[in-house]
Amino acid sequence: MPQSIPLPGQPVRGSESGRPVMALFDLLGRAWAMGVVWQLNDGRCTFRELQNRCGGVSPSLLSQRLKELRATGLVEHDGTGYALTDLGSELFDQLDQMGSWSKRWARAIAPSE
Amino acid sequence: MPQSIPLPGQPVRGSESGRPVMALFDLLGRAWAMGVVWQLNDGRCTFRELQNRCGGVSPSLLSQRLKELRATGLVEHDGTGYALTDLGSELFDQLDQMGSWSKRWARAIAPSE
DNA sequence: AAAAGCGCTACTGATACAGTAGCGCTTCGC
DNA sequence: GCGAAGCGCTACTGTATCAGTAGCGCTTTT
Repeated sequence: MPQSIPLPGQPVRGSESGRPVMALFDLLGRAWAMGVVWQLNDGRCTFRELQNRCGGVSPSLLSQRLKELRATGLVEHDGTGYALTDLGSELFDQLDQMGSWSKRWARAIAPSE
Repeated sequence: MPQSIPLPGQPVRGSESGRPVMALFDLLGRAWAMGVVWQLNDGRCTFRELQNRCGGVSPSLLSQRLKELRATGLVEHDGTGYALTDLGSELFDQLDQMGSWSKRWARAIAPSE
């Protein structure tokens, strides 16, 4: 049985509430989900190019993640390749802020250990 | 072999770069990692209380996540329980913004399908 | 002393992921 | 036309992660 796709409004992995934030945490709390959105912000690209951008992630996993991201309206696919939707770009903006913060985080915990 | 802890500055699951954002994506891209931070923002609590807040997540998983979140300076533990550190609260602020956005996301994809 | 609560660990089975091979299809050059 | 190359993927095998339950050693409460 394949992994279910976490949609807001219905129970997700570990939470029965169906609250959007929990669905989002379930969707993004999977291997390479955030990484794919991050890499796609560099522009539309093919499946294999995206695979390269993601450091050679396995095609079976990438295919599964893309299926989920398409089903949740974050990624689209046309004749020339995969790209973020407007909604996906909004999510990238959120991830981008986390990316900026992650540098502070790295500085905070790196020097002492 | 136990799961390794993703620290910024060293290779992480699926990425050799060691870039902080990739370490963060690896850390948060695991079951219940974001959920634990989210729930801990409601205030310091015991292991078992946290387990309840997280819908009865298994203690072995919760223990592993807490170990990672403590090693990365996001969560602390004293005599009375677990809580977010200042750094963890900063991360929560990021997640909170994603939580707000997730409502927009839910509205965007729910009505039509 | 008994009971209750604490932070966990140990164990088993199910699920997700990594890694490789290669399918069916279209496009390109010759 | 026809091989070669590239496309999006699927199928398969092994490994790692997660879910679920039981219960340990300890401290606090009654």
